[in-house]
Amino acid sequence: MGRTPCCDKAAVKRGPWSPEEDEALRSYVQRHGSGGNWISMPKKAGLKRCGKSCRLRWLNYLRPDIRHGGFTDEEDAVIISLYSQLGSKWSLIASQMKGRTDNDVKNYWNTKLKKRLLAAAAATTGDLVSSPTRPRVPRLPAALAPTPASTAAAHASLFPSLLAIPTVKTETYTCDDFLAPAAWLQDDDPFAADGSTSASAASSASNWSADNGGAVGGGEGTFFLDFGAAGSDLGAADDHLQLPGGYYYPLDPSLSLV
DNA sequence: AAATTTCCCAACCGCGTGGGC
DNA sequence: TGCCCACGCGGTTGGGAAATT
Repeated sequence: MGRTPCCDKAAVKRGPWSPEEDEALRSYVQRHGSGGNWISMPKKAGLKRCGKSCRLRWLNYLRPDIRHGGFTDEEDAVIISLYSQLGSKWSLIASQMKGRTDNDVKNYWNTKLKKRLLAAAAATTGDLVSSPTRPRVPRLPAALAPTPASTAAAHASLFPSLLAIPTVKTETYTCDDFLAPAAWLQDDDPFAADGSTSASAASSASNWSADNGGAVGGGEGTFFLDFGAAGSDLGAADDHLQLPGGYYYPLDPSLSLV
């Protein structure tokens, strides 16, 4: 039996998109949107493509706000942190990163970040991991470790010393000064090794706070973002913020969670 | 310089879900 | 209430580029 195909595979073109197809799709979507129906859209746009393929091409490549490659350390930290909490919820993770797609984040994780972390895990024999190019990766005391969701737990088993990161509040919110919890738990600035981001990190570190009077929240190693304080004293801190649960590093202030 | 291997990313595939009827 | 359909997502694959031998 199996699933009914979404389109006639013999009648649609597959494989890489040509510039002409890109232009046809782009101009159609910009003029009409997807029309709420990707399945019928290719025909209207004069494309011999499956609707799913059109949707993917638009979302992952043609959308005007897409950024490709060039992941920053801050973005690395966000991905690692969110992955530790959410598992492979790539769309959710990507939604927290301006201009990134789930496919991009997924590919980046699978081809680079995961290997980097595995290498770090293999190299570690103690609490901290050292890497010439990456920040040392922390290990949270067992008592403070979060209780991960099933998927995250499964993945966390891969990186037992790497993914014990405080829980990120994942409910919907918006904030112009979104700061991502990198939560590298260690003695000193985790980014200092490559000198990449500690300065910017410090700039708005005070946006973060523990939700439980400074204790690691909820008794389960949970941190919450205190957006009530967002923007209050950006730039006031002269170093990264150290909290009982770890360190928090800011992202590009233009990033926002929606 | 050529052959081979590895890496990376765009695209595909199929399943789960939710809305409409 | 159940079925159908389209959307969205996560996993996987194929092919080109880059690196290595």
